[in-house]
This record gives sequence, C-alpha cells and structure tokens, in this order.
Amino acid sequence: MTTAIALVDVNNFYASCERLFRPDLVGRPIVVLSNNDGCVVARSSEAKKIGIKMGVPYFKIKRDFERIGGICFSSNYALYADMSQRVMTTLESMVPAIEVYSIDEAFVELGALWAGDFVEFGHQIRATIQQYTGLTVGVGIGPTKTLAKLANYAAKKWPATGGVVDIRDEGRRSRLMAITPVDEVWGIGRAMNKQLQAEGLATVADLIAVPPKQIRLRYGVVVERVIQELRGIPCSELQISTPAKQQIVSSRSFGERITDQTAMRQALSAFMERAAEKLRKEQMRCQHVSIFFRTSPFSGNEPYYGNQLSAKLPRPTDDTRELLHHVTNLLPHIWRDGFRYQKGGVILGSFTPRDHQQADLFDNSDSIDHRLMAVIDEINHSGLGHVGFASKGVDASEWMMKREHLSPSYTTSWADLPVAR
DNA sequence: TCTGGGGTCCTAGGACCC
DNA sequence: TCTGGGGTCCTAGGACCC
Repeated sequence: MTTAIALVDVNNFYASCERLFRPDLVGRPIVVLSNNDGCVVARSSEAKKIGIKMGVPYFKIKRDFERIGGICFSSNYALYADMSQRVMTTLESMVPAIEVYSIDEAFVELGALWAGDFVEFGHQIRATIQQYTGLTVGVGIGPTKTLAKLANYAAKKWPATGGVVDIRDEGRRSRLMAITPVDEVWGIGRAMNKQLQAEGLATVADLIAVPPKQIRLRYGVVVERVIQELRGIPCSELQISTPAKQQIVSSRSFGERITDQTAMRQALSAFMERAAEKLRKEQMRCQHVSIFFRTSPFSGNEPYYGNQLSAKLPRPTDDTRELLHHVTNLLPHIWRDGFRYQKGGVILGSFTPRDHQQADLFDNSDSIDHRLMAVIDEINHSGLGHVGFASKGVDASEWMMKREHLSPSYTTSWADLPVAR
C-alpha cells in the first residue's frame, strides 16, 4: 500500500474551547469574534445552523443573534493556544510524525503504522482526543495532503461517516469529486473559483478532467500542483520541523480611529516592540523594516488613504531601540493629516540567524546591547512586570483593541482556574 | 458607531549590469 | 515613427490559507 496522510482538525475549534468551560452553554449558538470584537471568526454548530456566516461583522447580526439566545466571546488566544497544544501532544503520542498546520489542524503520516483499517484508527484518534481534551476532531485520509483535506471536508459534511473518511480508494474518490464544488478544494480561493465557474468547471471532477497540457497556461503553477495532488500525485511533503519564519507582522485595528501623528507613532512603536520581541524569540535579526497604516476600506463616505514605507538597514539588528528609531524616521514621509486611520502595523523581513553574524572589528557594543534586550525580554516574560520604551507613550487607551466579551484564561492563569464543586 | 491578524508563495515589472 | 537583449535581483501586489 502506498503512503497515507490524514488531516485531523478540531470541529468549531474556538467556539468549542469556549464551551468546554461553560457547560451551561451546551446547545446554544456561540460565536467568537476577531480582535476588536469586529467580525465573526468562529461559530458553534448551532450558530452555523441558523445561518451565521463566517467573517460577518458582528454589529450586523448582534441584535437578532442575541435575541434568540446566542452568545458571543472575544478571541481568547491564550486559551486556544493552550488547548491546541494539548490536542497536538495527544496526536503526537499516537503517530510517528505530524505537521502542525494551524492552530486547530495537523497533517499526520499514517504510512505503514497501522496494519489494520485506517478508518478504525481514525476513530481511535477521535476517541482519544475527545477523552484527553474534551474536543471533537474530524479525520480525513488520502494519499496526498490535498486529498486528505478533501476527505476531511466529507467527514464534516456527512455526519453519518462518524467524522472519519478515507478516500484512498479511487472509486470512492471519484464519487466524492463528482458532487463536491471546486471551491471546497484546498488552494482554490474566491478569485480562482470565479474563473473556473465562468469556464463551466463546477465540481472537483470537472477540474481534474482538464487536459494536463492546458492547466499551467490557463491557471498557473499553483493550481497545477493542486490538480496533481487531487490526482493522487504528491507535490507537498509533510513538513515535520517548523520552517524558519521569513517575516514577522505585528498589526492591529485600532479601538478608536487615530487622527494625529503622535498617537500613530505611539501605536506603531508598540507594535514594533512586540515584533522585535518575536524576532529575538526566533533568534533572528532583520535587515528590513516596514510600517503601514490605512483608513477603513469599508466606509464609503470617507476618503481612503493608506500607505506603506520600508527601509533597508545597513546591518541586521534585533535591537528594539534601533527598530523604534526607524518607525520615527519613516512615519513623517507617508503621514497625511485629515484622515481617520483604522489600522496600522509593522513588518520585519530579510532575516539572518543571530549567531551567524559578521562581527564588527571596531565595535563590541553588540554584546552589551544583546544583554540589555535579553534582560528586557526576561522581565517581560516573568509575569512580574513590564518594561517598555517611552516612544509608545503611556496611555494606549485611544488605540488599544476592544475585547469586551473576553472569557477567563481558564488554563493559563492561576487566578482564572475553574473551580470544581 | 461598528468589517481580524499573521503568514506563505507566486508573478510582474523595474533597476541594474554587461 | 523606429526599439538591444538577456540575466539577476528586488519589491509590490495579489491570491490563498487558517
């Protein structure tokens, strides 16, 4: 038998995490909101059933949703990250190799592991994760990642499967493809779907029937690989070790619109502090810094302005002070008065490992700076207090994001530990 | 009033070189 | 009217993902 890959993902992950600690909410529709309590990013099955769409701005549905007993939560990433780790650890204990693909899903190498029936093993994975974490997963099995994804879709779509579907069998596969819309395929997004629909390709079966010679020309290499994978030819290996990051973004929508440059400088400085901390955690230095900000692209009655500016640094750095300096330098070049800015952020790029640095013959301040940053990071991670830089200001209330429906940090803060009675 | 954040990969096009 | 061309490197922007 050829190799087999499973995609395991948690059903309604964020909403399920919230309900784990609120058994009183069983059966009630739950949504989880994006930062700033902006739009819906996760829904319980009840919320899906009553037609709440992914990504819809919460204010548009709030009244109706709450009237029928729906409940909303702000995103609680500390909780989700911790629950995610528990799921992944459980999974790791059951199989030889996994690729953690996102916070709530992982590709699993099944290979020669299981002499018996993979479907049966899938059910075993489900039962174990359910028992250890209280969360329910779906399992899709196929010869390639893209097919495992497709199988996982089927496991969700048809509850009668019991949440586990294996499409290594070609007959089974083609029956599924004949009734699955193309946009359910991993890698086919909105734009490509539109093009495919216009050409009369509605199902996955239609897509893989396109003559191979035409594919690259008409749809590009990305779709070419997608189709190969759908035909059972792997184009993407399991990524077992985490690849080094290529860029770090720190950005936010502001709690309130920013209209003056000082506030923007402070907000971007705060983002830069976080980005620099992430950079040091990766043990990297960067040689590229960008800042960006924009007004809301949605408000039709206001003029739009957004801009981005980047700087190349003379030598790689991970020093917060130096990076903050660039924020201050870049900002005036693209700042325009008279707009109400809704979002901003910073991007770091062009990384080199910290330990492979060319030493400067005449300058040994490097090691001192390094120690200073290390001490700051240590203090900030200790939970005892926070050391920051003056450039971000002292009052962040103006642009800080809103999280008015935040649940307690049940699993990551002693003070919030649930009490059993 | 109110519309996420953090990533990757690919491509087109400009700058520059010889 | 009247154009070099090929290669490389870099960046911006788009598409996609969760």
